[in-house]
Amino acid sequence: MISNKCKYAIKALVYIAKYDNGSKAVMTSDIAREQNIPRKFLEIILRDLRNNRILESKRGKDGGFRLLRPAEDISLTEIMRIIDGPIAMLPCVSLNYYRSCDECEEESCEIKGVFEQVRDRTLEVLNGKTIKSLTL
Amino acid sequence: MISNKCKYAIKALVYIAKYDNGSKAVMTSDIAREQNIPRKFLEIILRDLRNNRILESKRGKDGGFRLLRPAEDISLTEIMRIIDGPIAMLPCVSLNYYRSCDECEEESCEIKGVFEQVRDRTLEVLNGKTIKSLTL
DNA sequence: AATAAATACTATCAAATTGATAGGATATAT
DNA sequence: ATATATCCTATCAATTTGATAGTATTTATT
Repeated sequence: MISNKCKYAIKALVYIAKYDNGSKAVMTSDIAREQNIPRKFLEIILRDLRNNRILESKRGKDGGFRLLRPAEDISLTEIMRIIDGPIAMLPCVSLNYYRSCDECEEESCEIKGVFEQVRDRTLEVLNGKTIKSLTL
Repeated sequence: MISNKCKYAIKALVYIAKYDNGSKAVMTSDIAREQNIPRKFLEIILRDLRNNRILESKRGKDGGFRLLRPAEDISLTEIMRIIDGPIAMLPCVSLNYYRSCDECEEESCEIKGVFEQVRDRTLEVLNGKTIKSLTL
């Protein structure tokens, strides 16, 4: 399962992509209201996305958030990795968050292969999806 | 990520499938030693698998565990669902642990479709794998 | 300069989950 | 009887999850 936080992040980005018309930035409170996301929690998430160079923010009146890149250049995997960390089901098959398992030698691990396959099939789907493709 | 508990469960079952020769049941302590799994933690896991009718146990001297069914009839998905619960990435696309999301109407959810695809690709891999196929 | 309105930041928190450990009860083969 | 295995209950520390509260800072407008 992905976390609520990650689900909120994706939905917020899709909302921003949809309503960022160039003139006005998208406000936290609008996203929170429209997408039923707790506002203060959403603040943390959006700040997190800004710190990871997905969003830019503008403070003060008429402030809000904008995508830092075109929506078609933001993949779902990138967001999921920022918010939740590894996508793989085992640390030892993670491409971006690799860790070896303490208890086993990888060469002789019986289950590593299966979870590599799961990882590859999963990434085939997720790598193809962008914030843009979700707004359509 | 699957939990350590789930990883241990799968490895233990593969070990049991490999060393259950019909005459002697497989002991917790042997599995724990050979697979580097904390023994007391493994006890809980094996009891859990027994309560879910994956294993049968024999107490006392020469006791231990055996598969209740042939290894080729125990799928990876079944074990993962027993130990970790849902396999899907969103509650609203889970086949066995469905829950609706509080914050959105499913009909208009922008992200549900993607995670249905991930679920299907994941299950394509996992449904085909059994404890037997992992011992080979 | 004052004000309203937005994000930024820090701190905190409760509940659930994870990953175990400890110790005694019970069953069984010898 | 005894040794040895599972069974059961309780407990625990650390981490993660999902948030909330309150204040500081920035900015547009009047």
